[in-house]
Amino acid sequence: MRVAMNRIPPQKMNATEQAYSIIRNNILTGKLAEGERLTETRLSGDLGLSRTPIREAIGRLIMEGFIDRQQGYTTRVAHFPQDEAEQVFEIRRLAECYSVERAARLATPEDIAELRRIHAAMKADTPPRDDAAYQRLTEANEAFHRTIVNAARSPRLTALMTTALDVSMVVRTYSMFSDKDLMRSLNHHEEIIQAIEARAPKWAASIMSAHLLAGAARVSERAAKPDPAKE
Amino acid sequence: MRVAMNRIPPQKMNATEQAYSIIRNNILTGKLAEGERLTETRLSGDLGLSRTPIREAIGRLIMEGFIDRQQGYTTRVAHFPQDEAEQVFEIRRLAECYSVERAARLATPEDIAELRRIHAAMKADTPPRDDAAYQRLTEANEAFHRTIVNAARSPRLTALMTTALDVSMVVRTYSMFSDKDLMRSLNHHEEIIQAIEARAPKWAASIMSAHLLAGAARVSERAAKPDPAKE
DNA sequence: TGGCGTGATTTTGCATGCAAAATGAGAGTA
DNA sequence: TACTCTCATTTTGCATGCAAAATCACGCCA
Repeated sequence: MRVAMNRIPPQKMNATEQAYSIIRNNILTGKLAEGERLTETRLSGDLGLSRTPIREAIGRLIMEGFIDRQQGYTTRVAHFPQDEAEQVFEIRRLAECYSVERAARLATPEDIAELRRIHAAMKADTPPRDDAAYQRLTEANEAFHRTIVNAARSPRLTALMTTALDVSMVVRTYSMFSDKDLMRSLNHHEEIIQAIEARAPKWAASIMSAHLLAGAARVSERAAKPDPAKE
Repeated sequence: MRVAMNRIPPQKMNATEQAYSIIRNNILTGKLAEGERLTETRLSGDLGLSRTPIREAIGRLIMEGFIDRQQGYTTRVAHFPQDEAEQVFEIRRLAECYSVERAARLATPEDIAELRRIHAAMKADTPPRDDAAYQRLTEANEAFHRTIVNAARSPRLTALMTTALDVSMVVRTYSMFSDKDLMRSLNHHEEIIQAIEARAPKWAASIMSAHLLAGAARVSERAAKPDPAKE
């Protein structure tokens, strides 16, 4: 990393969380290149923090597989397979379907009301008129999915989804979708809520699966650059 | 936690990993009770370490959802739903099936040889003659599954399975299985290897699923005891 | 009794210091 | 040149210190 690492300090967080989120982001965006060696001292200099929070952040990222510790004192940005994003997406899809199945059984009226509230907000912004609307839509979408995961009442699942299977690893924004895509997505959300209200786990899971696969199809379509080979 | 926490120091690890693994274990076994408040100072006293490694361990356990940070300076052992184990098991099953699908496509001859080697060792110990054999069997079984996950060539998946979905959260030992169970399990392993050799992802996934569900059925059968109140 | 300030104490967050281990550069030898 | 051995430097692991924030105990007042 010769060029300065992106170190926008995300709102008010303590130093450890900042370090974690900045380093993670810089790995995800490639600003910290695969295989690049990391030292606590350099990172602490770059981020303007002491080594302690950097150490904690690195330790977590090692656990999550973003950073590798070689034999001794050598620490490097992990090397990712090309299909990393698809893999994460696929595992996430399995986990989300499982979540919504549980949510269909366990959601409280409050959970459902919350989903309806978020859904209404998204509806009001679809189709989005400006960048702010895209931004709101992206955030509301994340909130929608997060609410479902929470409704599954599984702390483990929640932890999984917010770290190892974080959306930021797959898609970051709604801005790549057409209005038609967004309408379909909205309808999916509507139907997911209905399935949860109907206490129909399989229905909910099926729609959720379709919902995610539809999004993925769109993403990989857009990403269709030269890239031959592959199934 | 009034009684002394179990602090068997697991082989040669650095202080942070020791702290992580000891605290995690004591949570899993209930020696650190749900909802119990944790302070760095007390833990560091109990484990004979300074606060630094304790802090790092706690940070990781919070990320994984074993420990909760309440609003301010209050940190507690997370509260687990009764069906926690089943949930973890179910998510793990999904992830393992996905792993073996990928493994069936991506496994190298070396991976397969390794699986055969482990399988042969397990065969030699089935049925197990003594406790040592049970111990070896348990470890070989973990190695078998770990080898498959590695063969899936997905660092993210590997990280997931070794932390959030760690087997220790579901079943810890083979000693609850009958000889007949163990034979069936061994046959599953054999067939999984065959499916991988045949490059048949779906076959591999199906057997894997059966393999895990068979084990789970046995576990929940045995677990069907009165279970009075809790401490 | 019950609720609410208020100050002492505890607890965390982070920086820093130091020792042990690992890395890397350079000299010496075949 | 290629290899290895040695030693200076770097790097990590951990303990400790200190300030800011939160918790807790206690007394006051209604």
